[in-house]
Amino acid sequence: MRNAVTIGDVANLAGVSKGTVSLAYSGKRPVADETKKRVFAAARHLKWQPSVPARALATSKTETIGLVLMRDPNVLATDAFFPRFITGCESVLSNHGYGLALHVVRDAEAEEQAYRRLAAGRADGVILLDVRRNDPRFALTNDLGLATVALGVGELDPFELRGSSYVYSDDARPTRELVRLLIAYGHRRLAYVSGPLEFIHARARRDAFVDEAARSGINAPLVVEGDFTAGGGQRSTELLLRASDRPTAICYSNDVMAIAGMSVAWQQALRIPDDLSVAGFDDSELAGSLSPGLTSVATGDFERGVAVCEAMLAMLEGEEPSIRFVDTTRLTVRGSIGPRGTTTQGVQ
Amino acid sequence: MRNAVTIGDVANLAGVSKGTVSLAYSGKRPVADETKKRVFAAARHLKWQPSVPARALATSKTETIGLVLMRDPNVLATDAFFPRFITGCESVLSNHGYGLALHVVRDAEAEEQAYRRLAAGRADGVILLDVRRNDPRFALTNDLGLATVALGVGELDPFELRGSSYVYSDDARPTRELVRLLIAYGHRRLAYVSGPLEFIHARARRDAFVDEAARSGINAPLVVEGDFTAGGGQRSTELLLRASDRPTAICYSNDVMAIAGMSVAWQQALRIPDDLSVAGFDDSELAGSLSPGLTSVATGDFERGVAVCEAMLAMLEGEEPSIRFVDTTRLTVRGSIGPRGTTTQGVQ
DNA sequence: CTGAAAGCGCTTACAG
DNA sequence: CTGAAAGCGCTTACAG
Repeated sequence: MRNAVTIGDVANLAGVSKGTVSLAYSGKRPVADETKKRVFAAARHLKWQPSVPARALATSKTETIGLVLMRDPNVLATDAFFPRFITGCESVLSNHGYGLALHVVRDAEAEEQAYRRLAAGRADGVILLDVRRNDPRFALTNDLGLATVALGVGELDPFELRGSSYVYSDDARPTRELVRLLIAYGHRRLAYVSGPLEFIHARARRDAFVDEAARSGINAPLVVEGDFTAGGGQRSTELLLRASDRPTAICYSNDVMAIAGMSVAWQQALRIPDDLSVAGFDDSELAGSLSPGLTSVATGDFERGVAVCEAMLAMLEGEEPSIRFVDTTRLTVRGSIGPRGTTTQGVQ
Repeated sequence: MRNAVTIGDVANLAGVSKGTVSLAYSGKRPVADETKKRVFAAARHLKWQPSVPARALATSKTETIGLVLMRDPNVLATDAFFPRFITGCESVLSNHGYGLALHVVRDAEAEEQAYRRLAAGRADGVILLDVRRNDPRFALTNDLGLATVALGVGELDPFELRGSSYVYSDDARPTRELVRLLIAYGHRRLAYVSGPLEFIHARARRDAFVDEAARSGINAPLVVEGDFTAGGGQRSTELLLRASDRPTAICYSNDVMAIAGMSVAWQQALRIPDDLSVAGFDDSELAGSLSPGLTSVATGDFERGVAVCEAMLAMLEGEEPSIRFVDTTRLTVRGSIGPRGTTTQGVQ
């Protein structure tokens, strides 16, 4: 940071007061066109950029949004969500001159610390991901005076939000679609590898899967609680394929587990989808380019980032907190699922 | 942002001047132990946190590091590098009270804009990734007065750095190791799928591969320029497997391409590694949990993040720019490579 | 339509 | 060892 040229330099060169320079840009008071021109010309000539800290001090606005991630870095690394989501955020933030302050923390203590730092003049608002029931972060960020927007899956008791905005999508619909499709393909022995059930979205996906299967009148699916990691997907798949009445289709709560599962099937010389249908969730870039392609659910991460940041900017402009449903999840069917048993089954 | 309690409140409660509160914390001048205690007690009681913008304005230091990423969001999404690297950065930055300002941009114009914004009081320094030869960013960030640390692969002409620090690792060594191992396994027809050759690291990996093969006296490997995407890996693999003298081992410049390639092999009923050995680069979380595991090169992203931020903090404390080699790349051998042709070959 | 001045919350020479 | 005051670079009532 070294901002040699200040608003005073611009004012001098343009022959006006500092206040006029400020007003020429903000438009909060009329400034003569002629004066404006001189100001802008001077600013351009000097390559003046207003000092962010000085503005922040004067206005109590940092024009920065904070994002605190508490995740195992390795899980974070395999999750396509973040980069896409952040890109969506940026697409709206950068248009409004906002910045993004990122913190990756490992435990709850560091997480709270991060929010406190953000509140001390590093950010005007924060985005909350991976919302849980009775999430203590709502009370914290509210206390700290941070505008907050939470991203979640499914509806949430408005009381829990404590003045936060909430943007949510629906993971259940595409999951139900997938179940119906598999059943239409003749599958009767389904299995599901979920994410950690402490996550609301992991639970929502599993519940939708199990419920839709029940509705369709087939046997209850085998359900294993996974952990969103490749290792978990691998182990769960080995377990499921060892079952006496082996499933003919396995669905996973994310693509990473699904891909690890596919490799187990291949290694056991099972053909996909002939011997085993497989589906994931996330629609990672790999999904579309595997052979066969992995059926998955695109979650519209970019669009969700956009929606969250739009909600955020609205709050920062004084609007009331809002609750918005974004319809961004889409089942994308690819070659990894197909009719049951077109060829031999049970090659071990 | 809303920091109700200020240094003045603390000073009043402790019965001292604002200056003394400041000095009690910074230690830039001796403060009586007794006084210090009163100050700290008052601050704790009021939950005072110094205002970041106010400090920034007074000291011309933001205690924030900027990171600008220019990448296709989808490629970004499949790259395990960023989350790991950022976590490494955070592990040193958070210990020093520093924040990280992130910008994801789509083109060179937005990139320059992002650096200018960072220089206007949003950051003290910036990290440069994906360094290229004659990279214009060195001149830009230097002009803007931003401390700069670049992360790269292989040595770089110090002249290009223009006062930046440089942290680099060596992708060639593990690549050479891999070639030697494959040759020891009896492979003679090797293939390589590179990344886009405009990237220095993509070129370094390919060159090492080709050179080591030549040194070993085997036929020149088939080389295809890939693009780091799964789709590219898939297409390149289909191409290579169609060749008349099909390779018995294919190495890829990243794991995503390798995994897409593995799926092509499986679909063609080739066994890995019996019919085809495969290796990637990155050591993504999937690599270790595929069946068989994907041989890959761990790049030590976390450690590189640490090294970069240590170099950054050193510069910001007034040290001269430095050039540091970090020895973080490691070949991790797993089941995806093995002796040539233990079973039948050429099943089509 | 414009200027002079106060104020945002810190840090840091300057005096004592 | 401590205080009073200036200054960082903006914005914004207050006057005119």
